Amino acid sequence: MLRISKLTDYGTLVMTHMAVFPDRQYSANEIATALSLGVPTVSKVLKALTRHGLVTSIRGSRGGYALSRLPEQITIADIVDALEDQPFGLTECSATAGLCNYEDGCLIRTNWQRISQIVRHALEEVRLADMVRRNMPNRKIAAPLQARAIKQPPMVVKRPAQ
Amino acid sequence: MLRISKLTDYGTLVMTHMAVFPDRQYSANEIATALSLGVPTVSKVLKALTRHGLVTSIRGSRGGYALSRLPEQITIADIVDALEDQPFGLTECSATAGLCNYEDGCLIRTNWQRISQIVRHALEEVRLADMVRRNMPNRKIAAPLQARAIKQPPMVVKRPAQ
DNA sequence: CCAAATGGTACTAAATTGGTTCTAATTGGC
DNA sequence: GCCAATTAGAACCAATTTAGTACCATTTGG
Repeated sequence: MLRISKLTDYGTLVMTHMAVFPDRQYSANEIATALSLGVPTVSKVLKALTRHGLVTSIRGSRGGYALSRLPEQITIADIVDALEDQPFGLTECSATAGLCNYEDGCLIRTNWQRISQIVRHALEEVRLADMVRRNMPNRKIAAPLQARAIKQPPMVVKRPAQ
Repeated sequence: MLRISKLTDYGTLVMTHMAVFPDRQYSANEIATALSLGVPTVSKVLKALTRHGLVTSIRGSRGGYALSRLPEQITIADIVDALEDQPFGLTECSATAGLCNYEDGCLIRTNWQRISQIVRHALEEVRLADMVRRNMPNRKIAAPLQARAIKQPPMVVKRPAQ
């Protein structure tokens, strides 16, 4: 349906939240609380982001996550790549070769690849730094960074001291 | 997963096939045969395309479908709109308003809307006419216009006289 | 009036996704 | 050295979405 998955959506939320204070370290719990999302879900997202090198994890007690790079150096495309498992491409055949009998000389495939390319560039051009450039006052520490709090069960609010 | 649905994919195939001879009238059966797709599936697609005014149907015996407009005047965005039911937008919240508590002043939403906009423009810029501009000889009538014949059960080949 | 088409609805099965759970591994602090 | 906090990873279940099919109604040319 030409949508990113919810997990990817959460990924942009999480990353954006972290980008407000790029040097800080956040625990999964803290982020989940701030964004009104479930802790396991946020954990899952963070694990994937870690595996793809977008965030760095610190294990053990007092552990957490921190951005691996500056917000200027992380794009939406990076996040999408980390959280969508399938290779990028708007159609199956434009993402993966060898699916189709007529592939050679298939104009449609070529065109979809072109379109996918444009889309990809759009995603590559938006950096995390752009996402936090605020137009409204937002000074509170760990303020819910404009999260979408949808269909999530109310959470145990146990705000960690920070 | 940032893909168009298969139905939409089929839609581009069907429309592209029809665009080779924009004045002709095609039956669902004929198109399905030419593209190695199931007849019911192609029918479903054609019905949706009809409902959205992209093709015109002729009912009754000797009926069929024909493009409503010239291939130069039909874009991929048109086809996507006809076959994806949800409103356009890469995230739920960027497509539909009122989902989120923090909506006002949500930078992330704004940014996703911007990204969606870029994607949409990309789809609007590719016209059906671009899809058939061939770079290889393709002169046979009703030649399978570079279809993807994937995971479809073999069909009863009953080529209609045309 | 019959055959060949499209129109519409509804259903079923399969694939995907979302979210949770459980267990293991790591590490700081008492 | 042990306990608590925290991440790692796999597996699992439920819900949603999608794909494809089936069925019946309607239209129309011969």
